[in-house]
Amino acid sequence: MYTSIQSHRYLLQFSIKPSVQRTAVMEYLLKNRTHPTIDEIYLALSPSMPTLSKTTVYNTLNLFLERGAVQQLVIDEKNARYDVDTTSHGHFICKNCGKVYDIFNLSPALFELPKNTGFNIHSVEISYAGICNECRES
Amino acid sequence: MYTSIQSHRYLLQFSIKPSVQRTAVMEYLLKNRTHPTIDEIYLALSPSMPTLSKTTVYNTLNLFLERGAVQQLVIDEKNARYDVDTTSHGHFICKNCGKVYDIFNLSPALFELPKNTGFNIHSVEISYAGICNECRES
DNA sequence: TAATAAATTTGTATCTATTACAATTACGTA
DNA sequence: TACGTAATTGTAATAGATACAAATTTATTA
Repeated sequence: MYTSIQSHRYLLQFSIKPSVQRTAVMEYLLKNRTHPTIDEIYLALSPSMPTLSKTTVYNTLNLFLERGAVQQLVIDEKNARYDVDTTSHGHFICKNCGKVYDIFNLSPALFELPKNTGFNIHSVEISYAGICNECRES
Repeated sequence: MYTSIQSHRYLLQFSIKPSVQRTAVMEYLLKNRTHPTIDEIYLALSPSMPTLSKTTVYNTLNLFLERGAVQQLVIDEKNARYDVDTTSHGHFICKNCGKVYDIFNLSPALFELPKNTGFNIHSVEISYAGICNECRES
């Protein structure tokens, strides 16, 4: 399991100065691989960090993004979501409950960046949508 | 080129009652394959339709979505974008200027919906990001 | 250690995309 | 033409995200 010390080290790998807040946010991301929104992160941390500001969570995630420590998912029209796993994998969003799940085991060919498109392509995002099992059964 | 009459017929194919506003919005979408935002559609049409309300543009696009006449692109964090072309193709967003371009000629394998994921997957979206040529050169 | 500079956090205000909703207008049918 | 239904409109409300200045913390230098 991830500890605060490991989160601290993790931040240093991305040249991010590890403040208390940054370490807490990173620890949350490492422990909760649920592609949380800013609000979810804020609500999860604020009980144990009563002075935490939502602006800090925004600032922190934007910094993590700049440094490549997290990936921003553009799959949910409502909120930005964040993923510490920056390796190639897809995502699925349930149009009913809004939860976002990982989809591993996709062919690596899906993540190849196309050539000769006339664009300088840096990244690819593969997003599936539908209904998750929990929602289908209820 | 698409005319108002053709847009009218197009709406009927999707069981959408073709009002003046709906026909104008569909005609714009058919003529401008630029994945426009609500605001872009509104600004383009309002000079020739001074009474047009932005709420109507929202209502109209939501109706088009429900009926499957358009596809909503979730690729731009800022705005929802709409595409009348609902066939399999990818998209590219320039992180500098924000323009969204089509990427055709991708392998059909990319658009296959994965099996045995535990989800009821309805659709897939393939989004690339980077810098477009116009922005690179300037 | 004390003083100072720099970086970070915080809270409030602001901006903007989207939806809610009630009032008005247009449309279709008897 | 008159009436009922559907569509449109404008305003208000909601919510995610950013701007910014004040306050706090951290780092640096004397």
